[in-house]
Amino acid sequence: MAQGIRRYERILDLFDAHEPEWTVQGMSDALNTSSSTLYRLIRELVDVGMLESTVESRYRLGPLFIEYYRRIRLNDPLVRSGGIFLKPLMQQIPVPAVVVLARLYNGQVMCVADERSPGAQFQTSYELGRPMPILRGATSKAVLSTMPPKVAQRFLEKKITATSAEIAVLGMELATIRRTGFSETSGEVDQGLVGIAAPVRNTRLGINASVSVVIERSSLDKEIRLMILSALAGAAKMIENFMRDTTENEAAEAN
Amino acid sequence: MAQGIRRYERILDLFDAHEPEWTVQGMSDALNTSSSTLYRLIRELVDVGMLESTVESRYRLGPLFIEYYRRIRLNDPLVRSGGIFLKPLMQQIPVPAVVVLARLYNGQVMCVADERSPGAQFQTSYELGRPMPILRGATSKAVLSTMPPKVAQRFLEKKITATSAEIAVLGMELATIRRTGFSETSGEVDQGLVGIAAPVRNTRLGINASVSVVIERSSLDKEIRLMILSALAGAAKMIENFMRDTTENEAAEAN
DNA sequence: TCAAAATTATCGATAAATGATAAAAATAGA
DNA sequence: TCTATTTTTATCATTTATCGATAATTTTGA
Repeated sequence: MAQGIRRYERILDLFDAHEPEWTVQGMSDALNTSSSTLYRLIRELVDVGMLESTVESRYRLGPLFIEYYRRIRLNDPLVRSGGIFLKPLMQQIPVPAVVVLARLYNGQVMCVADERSPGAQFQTSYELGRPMPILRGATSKAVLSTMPPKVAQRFLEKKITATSAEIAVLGMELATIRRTGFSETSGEVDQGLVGIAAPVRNTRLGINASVSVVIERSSLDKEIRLMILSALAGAAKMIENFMRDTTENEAAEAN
Repeated sequence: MAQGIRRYERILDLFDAHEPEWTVQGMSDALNTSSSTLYRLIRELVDVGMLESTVESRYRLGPLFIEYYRRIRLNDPLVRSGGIFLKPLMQQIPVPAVVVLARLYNGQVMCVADERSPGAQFQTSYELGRPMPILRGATSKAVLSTMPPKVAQRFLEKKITATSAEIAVLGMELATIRRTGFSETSGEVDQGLVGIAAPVRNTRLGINASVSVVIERSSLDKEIRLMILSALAGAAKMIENFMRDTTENEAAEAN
């Protein structure tokens, strides 16, 4: 049926936030695969640490993902720059804020690093590691704006199957983001919250990303907005420079 | 050569903290596998997000691991309890401290959640997601102490290939930990640092873990130690209760 | 623009995956 | 503790995928 790594991916995909535990019988039903085969695949996944068995013949995700998350944090240029520059950015915002570094992933936009100011009580949807729709929100739009217009259009048509009306409206919006250097939306993702985002890109690395600030709408006024825009522009620049520099150094080392 | 998921694991394993980028040629040399085959496997890994390609025909780990780390944080009973109980534990320690929740993983001990008090400047080896040796340090020994003596002995002989002298000494130490309920070591892992750990277990879930406090040796005195022991005992209890309760509830829901 | 390098496609021989069934092990209940 | 039930592993013939050499194509860098 499925082949290659898809056999394993199908299994792992079942274990999402809503269904964290599965029995072999349940997987067999969900995947239309004999439990004979599943037992073999599951054993392999358990052996490498991607799954682990628990009581009552249930399985859940295994600790390997924590180990590999560390490897990403230590090595990925975008995630590393988040660890360095997000906290200073957060500290420049004079109101309670969540700052987010997000990137294109699988036709969606996913936060790969974040920072929350101590006073920020509100919940935000762009949580670390959570894929989000690409058509809504300043964070996502700023990511889209990093693609060349034609590439973005083809991407939206093929991967997102957006309607031509949506694409036309969005195209104008993206042009504005490219011109002004930032994107701002209010209540598009979370009610009562405002997102302000700046594009982050590295064509050499093929990185399409954005850095953004999320605050409560009631905190926002003209002065605050100017401070946020200035801080964002600086952070985006720093992150781009950091990625360029570190990867150039690494490439040099590897030679 | 390799079969099943091992084909993919061999590739991913190359991307550790020290060698975050690989070329196909490099992988071909390291794994003794034709680049024809590797290109196919790599493409599959890229498609699911476990790898991604970057400039100059290099590959690095992909963002899937961030997505699955989130799933673990949301669902794994041990990691979740860390998110809840580690901060209060840290706040009970009157000196700069790092608190660590660690578990058995692949014959080693790995931190799966941690918390650092604002004043703690020192570096600790038990970083989130980093496998550590099982024979040294209070954190590891407390984990070992959660296994029944005979199981621990067989485990040490087979998986760790420890010498019989090591096992004998360790056996006494583990007996003491089981009796007193905690483990303390000084400088065994990081020079100048002291680790104090309490066992955490859940036989139903097959969880062997520990919760520990790491402080500078110079911070430690009798009074501080008593406070730490008391806080640790409470935290360990809370974590065990939480895991028992949440998994019982989930099992009930699933029926 | 062009040469070199990287990546993908092709394909026959080989090796592995599948799933039905049986055997074994683990678990829960009396 | 013993037993019945469920879960997990092992076996095996058939089907299917994988391997790697080679060729074709695409991308990259000068």
